[in-house]
Amino acid sequence: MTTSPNLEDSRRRQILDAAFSCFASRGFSSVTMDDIARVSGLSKGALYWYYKSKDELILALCEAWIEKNDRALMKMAQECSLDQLLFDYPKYLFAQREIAAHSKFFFHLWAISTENDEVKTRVAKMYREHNEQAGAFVRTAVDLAILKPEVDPENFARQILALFDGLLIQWHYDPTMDLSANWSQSVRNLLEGIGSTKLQIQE
Amino acid sequence: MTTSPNLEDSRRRQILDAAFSCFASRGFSSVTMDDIARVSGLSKGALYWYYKSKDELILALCEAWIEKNDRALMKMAQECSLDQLLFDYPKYLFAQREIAAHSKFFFHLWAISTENDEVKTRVAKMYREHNEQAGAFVRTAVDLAILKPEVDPENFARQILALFDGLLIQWHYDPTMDLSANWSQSVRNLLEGIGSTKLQIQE
Amino acid sequence: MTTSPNLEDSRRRQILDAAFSCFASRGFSSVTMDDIARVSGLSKGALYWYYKSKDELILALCEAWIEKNDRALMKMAQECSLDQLLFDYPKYLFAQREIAAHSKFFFHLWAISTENDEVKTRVAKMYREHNEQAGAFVRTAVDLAILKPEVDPENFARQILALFDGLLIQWHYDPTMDLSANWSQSVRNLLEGIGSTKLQIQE
Amino acid sequence: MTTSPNLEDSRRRQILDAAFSCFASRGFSSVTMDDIARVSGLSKGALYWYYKSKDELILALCEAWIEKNDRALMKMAQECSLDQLLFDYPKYLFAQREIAAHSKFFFHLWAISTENDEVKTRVAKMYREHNEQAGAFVRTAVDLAILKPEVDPENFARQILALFDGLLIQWHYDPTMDLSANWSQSVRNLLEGIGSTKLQIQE
DNA sequence: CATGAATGAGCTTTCATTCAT
DNA sequence: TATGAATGAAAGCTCATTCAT
Repeated sequence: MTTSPNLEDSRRRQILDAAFSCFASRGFSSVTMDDIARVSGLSKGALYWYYKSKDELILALCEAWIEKNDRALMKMAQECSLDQLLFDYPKYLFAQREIAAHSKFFFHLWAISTENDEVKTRVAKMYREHNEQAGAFVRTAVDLAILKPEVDPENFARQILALFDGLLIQWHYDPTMDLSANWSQSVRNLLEGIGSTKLQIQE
Repeated sequence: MTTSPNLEDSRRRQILDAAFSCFASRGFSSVTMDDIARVSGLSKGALYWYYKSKDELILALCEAWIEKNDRALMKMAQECSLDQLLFDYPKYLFAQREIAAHSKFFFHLWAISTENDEVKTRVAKMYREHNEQAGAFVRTAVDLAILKPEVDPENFARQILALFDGLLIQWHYDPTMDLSANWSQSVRNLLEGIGSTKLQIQE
Repeated sequence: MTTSPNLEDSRRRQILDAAFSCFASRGFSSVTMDDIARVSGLSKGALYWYYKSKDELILALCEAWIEKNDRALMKMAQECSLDQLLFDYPKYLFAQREIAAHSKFFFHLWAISTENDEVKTRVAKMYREHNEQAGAFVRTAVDLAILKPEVDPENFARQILALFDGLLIQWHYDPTMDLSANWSQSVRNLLEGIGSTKLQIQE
Repeated sequence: MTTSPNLEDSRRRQILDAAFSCFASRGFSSVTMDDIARVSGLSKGALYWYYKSKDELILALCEAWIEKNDRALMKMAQECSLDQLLFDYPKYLFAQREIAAHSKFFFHLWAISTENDEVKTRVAKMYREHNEQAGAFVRTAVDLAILKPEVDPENFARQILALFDGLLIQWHYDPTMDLSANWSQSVRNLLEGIGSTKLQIQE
């Protein structure tokens, strides 16, 4: 006599939501299963009913979080122009008020990747896919002659994704900065170039 | 007749070295004082003779690590041309074989900053100073007409520092990439601009 | 359906019983939580499930012990004549074979009161109440002209309670003495006076 | 080449003074050898030069403290009249401002006697001697017909010593009480008797 | 399915004691 | 003699995990 499949789904979501809220603010190892149980409103036993261990819960949360972001990105890619995509990437990815939680979660994700191989593999896959996707966009833009023909798609994809992560870090340590404005300006710099004509560039 | 004043220094260095080696590879909360004792070749009691608590040890390590990097940066700033500074920043900062340890340590530093306010404050100070220093360089370069006059020094400083952190992350998840080459190309992109003349840039 | 509400009570009693048995014989700081766990038949974790810390357990034990004694005293006060109350106080308070444990526990209670303010406050309250209760008895006895009209109830209450504690100490260092007999004789001395008519008493 | 015997004595006194000051206020097990070293102005190594262990230091302190009190008592016995002895015992024993420290030290002495047999034996000896000495006084007073002939010297000695300890306890929990006044009144009660002529005393 | 009491390995920290200097 | 750095056993406490109900 199995329960309706929806209960299980909703329970799992309930747990993952609580887990995200806890882990994002205090890190994977500082948060206890008791914390998650309390926040989720379930008992510790229930957590172990749906997830065999803390590690499994962590992995499931990371996967769910990555997939949700991926879906957001895909939607964005279908709905937005290349311009919007380039200039408003962070704006679309996280609602403004969620940036704090998500940037912290990123930090914990990077940190735990040094210890937990399953998580590292999953996150590596995410970066690989993002790089590929961004690379494809760049190739299209080059083909359309929007970008210079000599642009290396793979390198540029990396640069733009690195910029995003790096600005999250900058923002974490100085929340007075305007993340979106900084992003847009950085993208503009990149497109137009900041070197004067006088500059002899190293080869 | 007390022990040579250098003994204390050398013991502290011995402990911090062991601590760095442990923390960098496994994170602040996963590493135990026993681990550090074992690696340092001292007893647990000795650790507590020099540092009152694990938190104090962590903070001391973060400070020492930041200061060491700062010294390396300062030396580089004095010895290198603007060109070298821009294009070879990562190469100078860490010896190639140390990148792995240092990038992991960065991850743990970001992560622990979400929980430990003293560390966060210290790291925030580091970023502030780096931003200011980079900003000053940019202003000089603008004055020398090496960079376009409309370049915003603060924004660009952020962009370049963000790029560095972001590429460390990229490299962590794909160690096959050539970090130095990627950095140089990214800097070149930024200086020359990647947009074709056809491109209408958003304002 | 939660566990029977009595389980918690019975577990707490189980722990407090073990704690009393340990603390009474070896003092608060010499006894470890492991000791109490072993004696109670529970695990250390279970102790911490019911009491948040060793200090909390100590305070709870002191309170429970005081309250139990108070109940015994109240029962005695209702059931006994003034005579019995006066002459057989120790006999009623502790069963003969329990004197050793209880007198030791008293010693540890006094000692810990010099370090632990919460315990000191609780014990001070106990003494205040005992003094008041004994004082009330004395006033009644004076009113009934059983005691001389010039007797100061508060002072006499203190004297009789001090006698009890003091004799416990005497007995601890010389268990061959007959505590009950000594108590009765002391009370008799006090009632009849031991000074000869020749004695000129200081004013 | 031994040091002057006076240095050793003065060092030992220095250590015991520091130890008393520490132990009296915080109890034997809460005080660390570091505490005593700090307060004495000596190093931990010096402590262990003069006393082989913490237990040995504790025992030496107890012995020294008891002997000092005994000398004070003996002096008092030689210099004072029976009256003064009876009525002003506490006043002579400790200077008023020292009562707090000494009463606390008593508490710790009783407490540690439950765990440390050497200390217990030493304190038991003290009580035995005090009882004997007080008993001798009482016998004299009976012979002089100052006290009633039926007074049992041993019992009365115990009663008076118990009163002293007991009142110290009372005072600890209510420092507003006037210890000396309470003592004198208690002695007066005991000499004159507090029972009215109506009272039929149990046999 | 769900609960929460119970477990116990493992953590940080303390401290009596030792010993090279 | 005296110092204080170093040791390591043992303490209080935490928390992932289990399991009877």
